[in-house]
Amino acid sequence: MNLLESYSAKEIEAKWQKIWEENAVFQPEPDSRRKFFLTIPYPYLNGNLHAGHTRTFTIGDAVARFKRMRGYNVLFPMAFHATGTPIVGLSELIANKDPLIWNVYTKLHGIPEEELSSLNTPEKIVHYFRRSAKLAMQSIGYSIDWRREFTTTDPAYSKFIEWQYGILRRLNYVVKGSHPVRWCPHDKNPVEDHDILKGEDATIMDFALIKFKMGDKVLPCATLRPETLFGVTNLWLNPTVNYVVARVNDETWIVSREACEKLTFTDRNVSFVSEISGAELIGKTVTNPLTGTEVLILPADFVDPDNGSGIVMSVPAHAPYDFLALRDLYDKDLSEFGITADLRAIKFISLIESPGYGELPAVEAVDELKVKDQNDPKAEEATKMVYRREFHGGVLKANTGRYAGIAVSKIKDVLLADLIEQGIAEIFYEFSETPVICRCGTRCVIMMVRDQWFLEYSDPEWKARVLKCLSKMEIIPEEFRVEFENKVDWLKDKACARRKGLGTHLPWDKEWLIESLGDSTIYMAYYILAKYVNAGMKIDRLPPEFFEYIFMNNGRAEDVASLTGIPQETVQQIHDDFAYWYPVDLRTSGKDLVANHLLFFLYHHVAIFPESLWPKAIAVNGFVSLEGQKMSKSKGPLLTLRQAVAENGADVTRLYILGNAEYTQDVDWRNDGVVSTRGQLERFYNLAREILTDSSIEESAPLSLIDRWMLSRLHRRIAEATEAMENIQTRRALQSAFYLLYNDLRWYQRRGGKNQLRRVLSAWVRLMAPFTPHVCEELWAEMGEGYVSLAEWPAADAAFIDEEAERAEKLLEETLKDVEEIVKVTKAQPKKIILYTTPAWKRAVLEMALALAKGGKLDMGALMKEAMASPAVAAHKKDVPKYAQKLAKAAHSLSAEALGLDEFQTLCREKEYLAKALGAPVEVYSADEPGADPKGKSSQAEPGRPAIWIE
RNA sequence: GCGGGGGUUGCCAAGUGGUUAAAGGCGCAGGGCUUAGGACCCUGUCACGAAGGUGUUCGCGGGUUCGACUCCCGCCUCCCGCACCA
Repeated sequence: MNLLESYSAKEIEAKWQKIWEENAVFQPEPDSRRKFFLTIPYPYLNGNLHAGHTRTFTIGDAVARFKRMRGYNVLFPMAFHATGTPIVGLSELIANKDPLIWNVYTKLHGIPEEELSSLNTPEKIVHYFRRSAKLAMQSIGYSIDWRREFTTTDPAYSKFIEWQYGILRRLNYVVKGSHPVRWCPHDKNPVEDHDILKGEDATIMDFALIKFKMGDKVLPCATLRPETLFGVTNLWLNPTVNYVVARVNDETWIVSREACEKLTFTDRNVSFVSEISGAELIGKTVTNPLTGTEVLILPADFVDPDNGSGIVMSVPAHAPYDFLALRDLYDKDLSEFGITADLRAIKFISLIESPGYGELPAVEAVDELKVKDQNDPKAEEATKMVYRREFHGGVLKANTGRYAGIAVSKIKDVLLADLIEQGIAEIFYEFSETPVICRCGTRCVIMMVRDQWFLEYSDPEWKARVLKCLSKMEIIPEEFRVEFENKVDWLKDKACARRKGLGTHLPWDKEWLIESLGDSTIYMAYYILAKYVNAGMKIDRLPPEFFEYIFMNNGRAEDVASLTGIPQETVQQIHDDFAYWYPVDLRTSGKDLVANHLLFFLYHHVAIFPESLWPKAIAVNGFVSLEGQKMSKSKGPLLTLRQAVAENGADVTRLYILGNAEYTQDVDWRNDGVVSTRGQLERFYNLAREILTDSSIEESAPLSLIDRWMLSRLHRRIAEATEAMENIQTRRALQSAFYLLYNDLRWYQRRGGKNQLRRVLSAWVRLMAPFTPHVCEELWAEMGEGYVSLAEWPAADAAFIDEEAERAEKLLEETLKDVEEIVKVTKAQPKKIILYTTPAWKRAVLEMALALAKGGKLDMGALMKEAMASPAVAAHKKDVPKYAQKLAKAAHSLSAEALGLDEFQTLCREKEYLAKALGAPVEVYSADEPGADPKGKSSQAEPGRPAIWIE
């Protein structure tokens, strides 16, 4: 016996991690077994692994270990992600000793100051965190094949990415275009979420910029409701605002100064011509470019020069502000603007029919909310109300010509496209809320990035292939399938190249770096190669032909060998390895990657590989919070993997994180919970040790009832745990394999069971091995052959399911509970307990009732008739109706369970146990022949429920 | 706003039409282990109850059903994603 007297995580875990590594236990090669290729998105190297990573990776490791024990040849590799901008940014901040970063990395990530200050280049950061992450993963005992480790900045990986993008280009999936981004004019860079000081919720909205004409000049109006162009009665300008005349492309525009400034960031050529005051323009007329109508320009205070173009088109029938501003002018003297006409003569144009509103929704909304004028804050509320109701329920009226009858919610994109085609409108981007301020304090604008490379994810044919792939995949949990489908639908073209950061250059346009999500899509294939690269394979020449042969089976090994200088047999072997291991059988990931990485993963696979190599399954899991608080890498709280393992041990960390939540629920990491988990694992170890040291166990002794019961429960637990793990439900698996089985064992021991303990333990240790591999390995060394990590997963054998034994134990347990309840309620001190098991006639009636019951109904009359026909039953005709009625009432839940057991014999046999448990002598009679029955209690006996008399 | 997921007994959390007052864990209480124990074992933990019972519960309000935590409708409420960023 080499087991430590008390459980020591440190000793056990270090020992087995060393043994696994030294003996290459998790380094698979192709063989005749079924293969299982499991991957997890590699972590990004801008910090230490934290509890969130721990969860995703531990689920993956548990599945890998489970599948391995199920007889699969399992490949579980890992790599590291370093391309993109954050690491470059981080190195600059560290080099500058940025106080915030300093604090985060010393306090939250636990990096000593001297070490941190040395991380002043991207390369050093990558090196440091790569090492740190690998140590962390080893310290928690992941069964990773480390021969395949790589980093996305490795030269060979770059060749692989170049090859991939070459294909995508050839397939016309990479195209040039422009797109709007949040932009800081000071930094001259796109602004990312974490770089925003204020306005982080602002989104980029696309307005229609409608070009009203005034002679050869254009007065553009920005609107989110282009359909209302049919109902424009006038324009609004703010007389106090400064407007400018500017050349925009080939036209002359009049817009607010602020709008002109914004236009310079778009993809238009803008040059300032002159200033012009709002007052100068008011009173003039412009032409509605769609309807040709002449409308007057009027003054309004609500017009914000910083919103849109600073010119607003007025649709008083449907826009409360427009109605209010117009009404505000009714009795004003506008002669200073040269306006003498009676504005009451302006006729409102109604163009949207919506339920609950009449002709003029804006007027109704203003009345309903009692909005005073255009400066009343309630005007905003009225606007939102009308907009929402018209958007969701509105339909365009006859005066919108060919758009008549179309729902408002469907019209915007169509109409905008039409207007753009006719040269009447353009798109103008605006933040949904202002201001948006960059971390440097500068106000952000929307910049049109030109000549940008895009992955054309909007391509309908490409989408269709992704959807097809999805339809054939297993999505775990299944509820997430619709989420994936929606996101495919929603996905637009994605900019796939950047100017800054680490990464691979676009092979055909070297100014650009491939964006880092775009280089992380089919790298699972690269794991096959990485083993050879790490072993020193020559990589100075890796032309597309090389990858074509390995991954697409195009070409010949000998040609590739001579092209690359790599030995032909190596080329052949890599090729064969790939053919063996691909496709990916399962990718497990945090739910944060659904709408980006996992989607791209599918997109690129279906673009590049034939259908037979498309991924088979994706499993998604939730996050980890700390004591109810959301974790944050940059703000805290943060728990790193190494910290968790150092404080609690690998197995406890694994057990806690796998056992506390399922699927997309979050795990809440709570110290008191972790402490009690440690206690539970110690208990497991102690019990196992006790069993292993118990020399009185006779394994070959004939099976007693309780032995049979124990084996029956064991095989139920095995079946439950197996099914749960097949569905990647670690929590449910642990409930069965750990907690419930433990309770079963307690009952078994309490009932005097012993001889099957070792047999149960053997299964138990194997059931627990995917979850707590170190302690299981330690225990297995005392009881089994080889590594438990490679042992056979226990098989659930239906032959061990023993209904009779389980029923007997259930009867015993319930009888005990009933007696105890009576004792408790009566507060009696029992001197003697008498049990009467059911009379035979009640069993007979129950049997008849079971046969007669249909669809939850039981005909009482029919039952009585049949019962009385039986002489044995008829002998008790006084008592039969009462019992029959009871059965009829419970017709829907009648069960045959109680009939499968000789209750009298069972209770007689357990008399002693009952007496001991209840602290009083127990007598057992059948109600058919009651011995002592002072109060006639025996008449209450029913199948499954003995009558009880306590003296 | 759009899309997705939730609201269960002190806490965490199972549970998709009847075997559910509702698994399991934690916490708490009582008892045992007869030196102690934050170790271990047993029992209890919605309320009431001197015979195994009864009553009231699963966000709120309706509905379907012999029967609903479970199905349908409406409402309230919480969390997540909405991008060019890993």
